Order: sequence, then C-alpha cells, then structure tokens
Amino acid sequence: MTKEESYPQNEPEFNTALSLSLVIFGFNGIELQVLTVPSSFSPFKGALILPSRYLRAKDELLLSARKLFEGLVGEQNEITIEQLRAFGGVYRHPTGRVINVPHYALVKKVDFNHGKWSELGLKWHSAKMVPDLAYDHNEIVDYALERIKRRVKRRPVGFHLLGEEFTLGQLQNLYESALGKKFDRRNFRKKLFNTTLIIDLESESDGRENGQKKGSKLYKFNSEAYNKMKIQGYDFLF
Amino acid sequence: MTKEESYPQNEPEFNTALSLSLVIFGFNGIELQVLTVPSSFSPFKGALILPSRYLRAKDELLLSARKLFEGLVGEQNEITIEQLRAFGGVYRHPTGRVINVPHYALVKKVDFNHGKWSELGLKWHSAKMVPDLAYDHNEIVDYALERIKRRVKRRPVGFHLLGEEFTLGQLQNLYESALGKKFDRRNFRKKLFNTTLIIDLESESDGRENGQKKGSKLYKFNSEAYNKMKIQGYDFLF
DNA sequence: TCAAAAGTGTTCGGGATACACCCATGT
DNA sequence: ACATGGGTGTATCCCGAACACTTTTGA
Repeated sequence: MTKEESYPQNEPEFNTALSLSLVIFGFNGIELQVLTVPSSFSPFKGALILPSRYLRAKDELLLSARKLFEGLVGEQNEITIEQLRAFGGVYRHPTGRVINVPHYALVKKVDFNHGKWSELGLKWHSAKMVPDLAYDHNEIVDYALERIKRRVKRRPVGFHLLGEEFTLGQLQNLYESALGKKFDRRNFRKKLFNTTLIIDLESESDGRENGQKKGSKLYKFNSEAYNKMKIQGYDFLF
Repeated sequence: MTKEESYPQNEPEFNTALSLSLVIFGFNGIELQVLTVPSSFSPFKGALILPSRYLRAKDELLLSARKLFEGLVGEQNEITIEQLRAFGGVYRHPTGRVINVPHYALVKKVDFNHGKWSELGLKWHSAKMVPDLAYDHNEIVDYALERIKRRVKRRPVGFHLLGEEFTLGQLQNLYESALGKKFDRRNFRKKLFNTTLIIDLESESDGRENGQKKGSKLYKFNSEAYNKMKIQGYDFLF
C-alpha cells in the first residue's frame, strides 16, 4: 500500500465558486429582525434571499463581507461582522459547485427607509417569522440565530443593535427576543446596573417611538467600560 | 444608478479549489493533544500540516471530514466532528484560490501506534506546543482550541476524549488542559457528582498508566443521562 | 524518607430567582 | 375606566470558591 492510497492527500481542482451572504440583524425596539432582498439573478430570480454576492479569486472573505455590508447600509463606525461557517451542499447551484460563506452583521437600525432600499426591495422580517428563502438561506438564518443567541449570552452585543440612546424596556425586549425567553424586569435592571455598561442620560424619551406607551428614561452604552472588559476577558452572562 | 451597480449581485466564477483539514484532538491522560502529518505534496512537501485533502465538486463537507477521519483512525461508533469555519486567505496556494474548511474531531485515544501511523508520520503534539505548520494551519489550530474551550464549558464533550474507563484525576487533567486553568480537586469532584453523568465502576486502576503514581477509582460516562440532558437543553457550565 | 497523587467536608459570599404594588399615559 | 408599560426592594436559595489534612505508593 503506497502513501498515496492509504492517506488520501491529493491535488486541488479549481472548479468551485464562492459566494457570500449576509444575515443582517436589526432591532426595531420590539423584536429582532433579519434583512432580505429579492434575487435579481437566475436561478431563483425574484425569490427572496439574503443579500449575497459571488466572490472573485482575490476577494478576502471578511473584507468582502464588509464591502457588501457597507454597500447596503452605508459606512458605520463600529460594525460587528463575523463569519458563520461554510455551507457547501452540492445542490446549491445548477451550474456547478458553489460554497457559500455567510456572515452575520449587527446594525443599529436608524432610518434605512431610503429610496435605494425600497428600489432594491430590501425588507426587514421578524426573526421569528422569516419567510421562505431561496437556496439554503433559511438554514443559514437558523444557524445565525443560534450563533447570535450564544453571543448575546456572553457579550453585550445587544448594544450594537440599539441606537445611541435607548430605554431599558427596549434593551430588555432585545434580550428577550434574541434569547427567546422572558426576564423579570426588576432582576433585569439590577443585573444591568451592577455592571458599568449603562450610563443614565438623565433624560426621558417622549414615549412616541418604538412600541412604547409612556415616556421612560434614556440610557447609553458605556464604551470605555466595555473596552476595559474586552481586554480583561469579562464575564457577562445571561 | 442601475440595480446591477448599486447592489452588487453577480455571476459565479468556478475557479476556486476546496480543501478540508482536520484538527484531531486526543488526550493522553495528562494533556490535550493535536495530530499532525508531514505533507506528501508540493508546495510544502515534507512540512508538517494537519491531515488534509482537496475536495471534488461532489464531496459534501461533513461527509468528507468523516471519511478522512475514518481513514486515519478507523471506524468509531461515536464520533464528534464539527466544522470550524472557512479559511480563505488568498495566499494559501500558489496555483490559485484555495478555501479550506477545517473541522475538528475528538478521538478516544486508544492504541494508535500502528505501523500505518508511523509510516505516514502521524504524530501527536501537546496542544500547548504545536510546532510550526505549513499554510495557515497554526491559525486553524488556534481557532480549534478556542472552539473546544467554549464547547467544553457547555457540554461534557470531555467524555468523548477519554476511554471507556477513566479516573477523576484524568478527567480533571483534561478539563484543566482544555480550559487552561486549575480547579480545586474537591470542588471539581463535587460538581461532577452532583450531575448524573458519572458512574462509579467500583474498581481501581492499577495506577500504572497515564501519569498516575497511585491507584484510583475508575468511572465511566453515563450516556443515558447525557442523552436525556441533550433533549432538554441542559446547563453544564465550567 | 520523600515526593506525588488520591480522597474527603465545611464555610462563606454573591448572584440568580421569585415575588407585588403604585404611577403615568394614551386609548 | 382601562390597558399597557415604567419604576422600585426584599427574602431565599444555590452554586462557586476557598481552604487542610491523611493515606498510599513508587522512586
């Protein structure tokens, strides 16, 4: 038995295409949302998909994900974007083997109802009710939801989904929506106030926006405290 | 501005090669280990790499990982194997774009010092001291170590690395080695006994193997209890 | 005899959980 | 008036962490 037979190292075949999809998470004050777009190419032209593109041989994965993201939502100073994993079902494309390397991104969802968006058909959906998507994109969304669940438990990613100012009610909605369970309001507050991650802005929301019925106090995220935590390897556990 | 310009969906190019590497974790009773092999192909012929192969257009990812794994360590009834993520640095291969989709696997390390292994040059290394590997395989190992750390905290994966019978000292060594920290022996035992995951075998190891100096009690893994936990979504937190 | 690992209980503190009532506002 | 969400404090329990001595055996 030669080495070549027994240990199957072999030569590469350059016959696969690479695509990259984004699971873009947003938050409307009530629940977690995911962004879709109608496909403008065959196959599945017109069907809903995740924002996606095919990569060229020189395209770095994370860089391409960033560019795709920024092409859609514009430049943001702090973007959270992370690879999920490779999805390589052999059935994915009729012409040949396509490997998709989806990433997820978190976006502070402020005023994205521009003309460009409606023109392209971009649309938010409740993460609990994502419609049928083409390819294996529903599987990708499910995987992304599991990932975000785990991330949210460990790091205060939630803040990347909220605007600069937010109420504790919104923050709690976000956690409940991402983790799929309810928290006691008093305990939730206690927990947050025991960290140094929250700054009281001493002002009140007018109660008009985002599913509130009443004004409430506004807070912002303490990014210095957060950065300190990042260095030391914190524990933030929901 | 047309759709094609503003939203960059495009056509695929089938010009990428796919490879798959395995980070195979073993445990020798003292510390966590990783398996390497000398490369038998250019580039980097002779350099140490992770066990790897190039995929054909029809090869499913996970299936190929299993086959590669079984080709090396033989069939096992319970294998733990999971994709890490895609590694797509454009520099990875001189001939063209290669995407590697490494997986990690856990193996109960029993008697793998066969002729085939030494012939191929397979070798275990302490996870803390993995030598320089070709390509980006060190980066992959580091990533796998992070993953295993997280997994070990949440699920009793450790058991997949131990033989049928083990001592609590070995189990503790495994956790300490995987997580990179020490535990108090009494607290560690308490924690384990409070679960139902451990069965007392009422017998003693002779103390001769695997870095022991003294005989100690043997235990085995309670797989029924484990399966029940899996269904209900357990908490197992180190 | 010395070094190294196995075995064994108790105490303390902090964090998670459970729980109820009043207030403000918009419908 | 009523429904919806905002705001607030206390008691309990469990788990994690800290901590020391004796025994066995091989070197």
